[in-house]
Amino acid sequence: MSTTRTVPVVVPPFWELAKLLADPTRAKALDLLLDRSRTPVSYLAGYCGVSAQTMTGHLAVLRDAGWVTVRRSGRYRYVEIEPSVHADIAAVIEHLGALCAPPEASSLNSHRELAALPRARTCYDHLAGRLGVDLLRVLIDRRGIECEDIDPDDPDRVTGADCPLHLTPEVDDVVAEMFGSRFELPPGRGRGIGACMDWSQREIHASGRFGRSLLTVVEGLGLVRRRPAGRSLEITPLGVERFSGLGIDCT
Amino acid sequence: MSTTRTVPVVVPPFWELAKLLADPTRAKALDLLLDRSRTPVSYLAGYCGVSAQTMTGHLAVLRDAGWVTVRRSGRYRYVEIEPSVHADIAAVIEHLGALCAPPEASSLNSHRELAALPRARTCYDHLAGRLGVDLLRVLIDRRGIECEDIDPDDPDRVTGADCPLHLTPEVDDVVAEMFGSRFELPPGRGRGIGACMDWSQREIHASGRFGRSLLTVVEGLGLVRRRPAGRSLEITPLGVERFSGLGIDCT
DNA sequence: AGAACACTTCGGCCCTGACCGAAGTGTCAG
DNA sequence: CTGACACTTCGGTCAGGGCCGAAGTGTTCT
Repeated sequence: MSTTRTVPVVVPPFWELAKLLADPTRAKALDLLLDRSRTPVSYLAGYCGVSAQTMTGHLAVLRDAGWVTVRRSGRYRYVEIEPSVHADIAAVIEHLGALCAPPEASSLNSHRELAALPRARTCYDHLAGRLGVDLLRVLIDRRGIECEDIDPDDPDRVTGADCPLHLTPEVDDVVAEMFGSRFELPPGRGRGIGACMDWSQREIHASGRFGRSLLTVVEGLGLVRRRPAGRSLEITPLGVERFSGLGIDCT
Repeated sequence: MSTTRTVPVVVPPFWELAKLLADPTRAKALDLLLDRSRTPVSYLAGYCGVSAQTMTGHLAVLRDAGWVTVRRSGRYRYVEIEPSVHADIAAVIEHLGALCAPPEASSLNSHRELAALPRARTCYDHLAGRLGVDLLRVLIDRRGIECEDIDPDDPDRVTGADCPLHLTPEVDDVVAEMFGSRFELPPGRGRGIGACMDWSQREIHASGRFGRSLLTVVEGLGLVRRRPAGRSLEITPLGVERFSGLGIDCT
């Protein structure tokens, strides 16, 4: 029998880490933690629908893996994602989410079958969902961002790192005019903008330093509000009005 | 007891997909399949060290998930990754691999503790590993590629989509001169180059259309050879000589 | 001090799923 | 036709691990 021949495989044991994400309780907890810091154990347990003991067990597993840290403060223990792995975990979950959405759910029929999903959501630190996609379109129309037209089937997307968005010199003014407030992209290294594909839309929206700033702006102006749990965003009446003025339908 | 309070969570059930990656056998099989197409079931079974029945079971699971297709040809069944999910699966595995490498394994000490790893490897369709990183450095030195200096701790990296690499107009000539052969980047949409961070180095290398072409070139010139199994690449004696001429030490 | 609270540890239940042996189907070579 | 081969289906075993109840530790409030 050659069936039991074992070939030495030089592969990192990534399945060990996939196991951490393969349980609904841990998965939901991590998804929440990526958004919020300093979450008490009991809140996580309630959010995930399990008892405190069970959550304690899961957190021990995540702590052993170095994914979360637990700080105690009084009689509470606050759980936080380890910052050094935040980005990779978020990337893994986003790509898995993209795999959850049926591949045909692009543009045409996405509105129908994803109608139940929140119109606006965060992608951990920037704006996503339908609102994120629509805002990017407006920014491109107004020449604050340039987008190299990417064929959705272009195999260049393989690594997810090939980014078609560029900030124009006018971007600060464009954003300021859109929202009637001052805007200045905070300084930092790198290109300042990235293209992020989220699972609910399968269309890109702006991430990176610019994406974060944009979320800060619309949140600061009271156009959207973070909901207490999960990643969905509430668009305020003021937000509906303002976005409508930009040609974005929020109904 | 409020511990059993269940909050409706609007999250895609990505843990179901994580389960597919959470088993060593399926994980190794997928890792192999991302590189190779048309792999017979028995080869996969041998590669993963399990019986044919067991592999059949795993493939049924992957087929139900829409991740692989099985075509029969004579008495063989050839397994292939579903092209529409190839990119996302590869991205997930690469990020999980990055999480496997200890976070401190950047630049300074990576050589020591990762010495056992192959010096060159593929990242499914382009060159990675130490050789991929070194070649990128040479390309930047010779002004074929421009790199915006990114702070490794820059939180802009969050989505993995913020890409600091640009092709210069001279890139074709630079590559041609490096390898003493004609080179022309095949046409296509998009930027043509991406930055890919692989688990073994935690430094970026070139992916995208350019990354694929580069692998084709060095493979075509006989500088590297794909090994029969896994993703490691063998650097040929000719390759050692040529890369050495570029200032890349392959010992 | 006593009670309420947040959390952890321990122990036991039970289900999921990975695995293989045995047996069956389809294919090819002689 | 017969045997070798590639693969699948079925059935049974068994380990891993997710879950909670009970009990214990430390903290805060009254």
